Amino acid sequence: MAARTDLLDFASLGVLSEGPLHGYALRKALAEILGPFRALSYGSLYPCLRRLQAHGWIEQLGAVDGPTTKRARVVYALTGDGKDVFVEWANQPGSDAWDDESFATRLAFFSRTEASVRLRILEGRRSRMEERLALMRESMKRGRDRMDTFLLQMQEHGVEGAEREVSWLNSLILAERNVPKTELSNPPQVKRSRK
Amino acid sequence: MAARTDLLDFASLGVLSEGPLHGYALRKALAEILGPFRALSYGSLYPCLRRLQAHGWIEQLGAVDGPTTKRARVVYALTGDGKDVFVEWANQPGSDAWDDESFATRLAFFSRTEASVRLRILEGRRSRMEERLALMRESMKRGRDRMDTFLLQMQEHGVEGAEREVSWLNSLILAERNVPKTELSNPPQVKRSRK
DNA sequence: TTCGTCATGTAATGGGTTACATGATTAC
DNA sequence: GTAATCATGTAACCCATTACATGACGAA
Repeated sequence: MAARTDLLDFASLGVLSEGPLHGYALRKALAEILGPFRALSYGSLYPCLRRLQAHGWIEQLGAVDGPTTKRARVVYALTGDGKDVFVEWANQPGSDAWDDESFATRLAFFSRTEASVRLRILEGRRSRMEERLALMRESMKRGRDRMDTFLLQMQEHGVEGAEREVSWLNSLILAERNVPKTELSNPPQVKRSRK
Repeated sequence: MAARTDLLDFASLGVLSEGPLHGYALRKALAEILGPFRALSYGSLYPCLRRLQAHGWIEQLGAVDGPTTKRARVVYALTGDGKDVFVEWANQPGSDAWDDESFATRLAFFSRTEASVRLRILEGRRSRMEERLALMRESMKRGRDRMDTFLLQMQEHGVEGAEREVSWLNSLILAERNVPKTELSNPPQVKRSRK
């Protein structure tokens, strides 16, 4: 699966797993993780929160900011179920994990992913990029004569970008293989052993 | 402006300005230009064609492939209006021109854009990327301690990608300045018989 | 004969953005 | 006092993908 919605859901769970937040703050935190530009709108955020609550993955904490504020400032916190769901997702190397958006989201929470799964995802992503590279190169070869300078330049730039990602992935994979002892590289809490 | 739809419309006009095509072939041509992966679906393509026709920018040519095919193979060609609209779009350096998708589409038809406009778009895009770069760097500085290795790595990769685009743009701008005489770098060299 | 590609289209569905509606708090 | 930011939510709209329906043609 890994539809847009799921990604947003899991990213939200991931952020909330570091501590309770209210919607507005969650949005900022997500924006910081996924990149300062490309913020998501409240039109997706609040429905997402409702969805997560309906699943029983988060719960309202009430106004923790004191009684001074009349306007509700609804703070949400992960439930036990929510935590489980997030951990399960973070450690499940589904084939959708190498999709552009999916991969970025997973990477953002990689410190909560087991080392073996991290490696598999990194390698899967590398294959994906290599396939894409092959397609791009073939397409360029086929249409070289038909294309003008700018189109060619654009496509070359694209190829270089993909190559750059592959070598970046290589360095990450290398680093991952050199530290295979730690299950979780950054064990903030969570000392599960689970396989 | 420059919604998704408009971009698709103009890209289609651009492709059709090189000669009449039927829907299926147009889709392939678009895919080749915008990248071999990320094809658009028929669910957007055919409505787009209907839209363009409603505007009077394209017209049906009937089955030019001979009477052998029973199944209609609807060939579309640019009208005079369509040509005008495309040229106008290609030479209009609106502020939306530096958006990610918009910029890519414009670049794909840069040979039909006047040199002065090309330069302005290139420089506008560079500013955009520099702003973005500044935001990313600031965000990284702000959250450095809070972020784990992977998040940091991801954001550094993002920054490097943006830097790469800036230097790529610099080289394009430089090239553009060195050949300021030609209005159109690639004048309608088009080998087609057009109509 | 069956599979892959060519070829055109429609309807349902999903889901994100935009605009709207409301109001508190802080800084100048 | 007023502008900016904080803060929550809903509803309409846009539009792209997906699935479906149909059918020809060439090759294995």
